[in-house]
Amino acid sequence: MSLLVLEDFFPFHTRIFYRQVSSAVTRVYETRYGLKPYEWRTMVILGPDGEFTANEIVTKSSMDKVSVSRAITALKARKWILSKANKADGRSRLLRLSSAGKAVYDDLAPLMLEVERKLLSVYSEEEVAELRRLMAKLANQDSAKFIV
Amino acid sequence: MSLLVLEDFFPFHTRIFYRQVSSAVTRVYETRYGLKPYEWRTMVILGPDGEFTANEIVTKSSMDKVSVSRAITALKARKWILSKANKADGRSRLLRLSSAGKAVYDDLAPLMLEVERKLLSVYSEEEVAELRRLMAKLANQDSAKFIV
DNA sequence: TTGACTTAGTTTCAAATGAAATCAAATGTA
DNA sequence: TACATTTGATTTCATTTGAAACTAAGTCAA
Repeated sequence: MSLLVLEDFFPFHTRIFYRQVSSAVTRVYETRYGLKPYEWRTMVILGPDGEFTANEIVTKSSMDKVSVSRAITALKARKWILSKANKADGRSRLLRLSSAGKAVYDDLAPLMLEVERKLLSVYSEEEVAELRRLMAKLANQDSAKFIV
Repeated sequence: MSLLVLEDFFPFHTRIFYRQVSSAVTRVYETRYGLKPYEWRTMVILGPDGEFTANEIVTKSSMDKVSVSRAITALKARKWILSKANKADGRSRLLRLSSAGKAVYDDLAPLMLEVERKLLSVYSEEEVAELRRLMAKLANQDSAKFIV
């Protein structure tokens, strides 16, 4: 007789763990600049001097293309990103942070690294390495493998 | 000069990892019974013979009380849960799975444990124990600790 | 070329979400 | 007892989300 107990169920703990991490991270850019997760991640992908198309941002961030499209619209409205024509492909445009956008990025980036440091400070260095390795191991599997 | 690179950023990997786990799990009850995450989790909390108030379900599952309320409404509409007056407190009602609900639970529970088994099969037994320990270690911290 | 197909990005629409307001019962206190 | 406060649960409302449809540009094969 198989027994399903939420407190023992691995996916349950994954969710709790994920929330602890993401809420700590989100709080920073949300309270400081009213940025949404998709917007912040888009800024991180672009970085201080990156230049990418919307599609490249989607690929690098593994976010939804609709969300990225909306994040770009919002960041353009705030004048935090600039776009120019993409000679290689007229359907897309090349995006980069404006100097205002870069200022926000420069303010936030060290804070985000500080949250990461605080989160990981509960572990030893070896534990961090091991946790990263274990998470990657499952994340890198083909999801088709887990269909029942 | 601190450098923020998404591919090295711990919260980024946490999100990818979480999605791998939750999408595998959700697929099962979603495709089989059209259940939503909140509904399924409510059923798990109740289990074959549990009897709880909405509030107890909220506490045990760490879900939002609005979502639990809606899950209960949906499950009642499907006649998968029954409720009766709570003598101890007239504001709440005691909930449990109906026999139809139990049948769904009995069908799904082994499948959910099977997904869990498949997910964890990429690890050795020691790795599973270590991963659970590491996730719990961070999850159990007071979130106030991570405010920057 | 030209017509079929693919790809980049946006818009639409319906569903999911949660904070805040609300309702109703319980409890505490004067 | 009455009145204020707290608590369990639901409803409202505004926001977030993503699948599917759509638009526009690019590619390819005949």
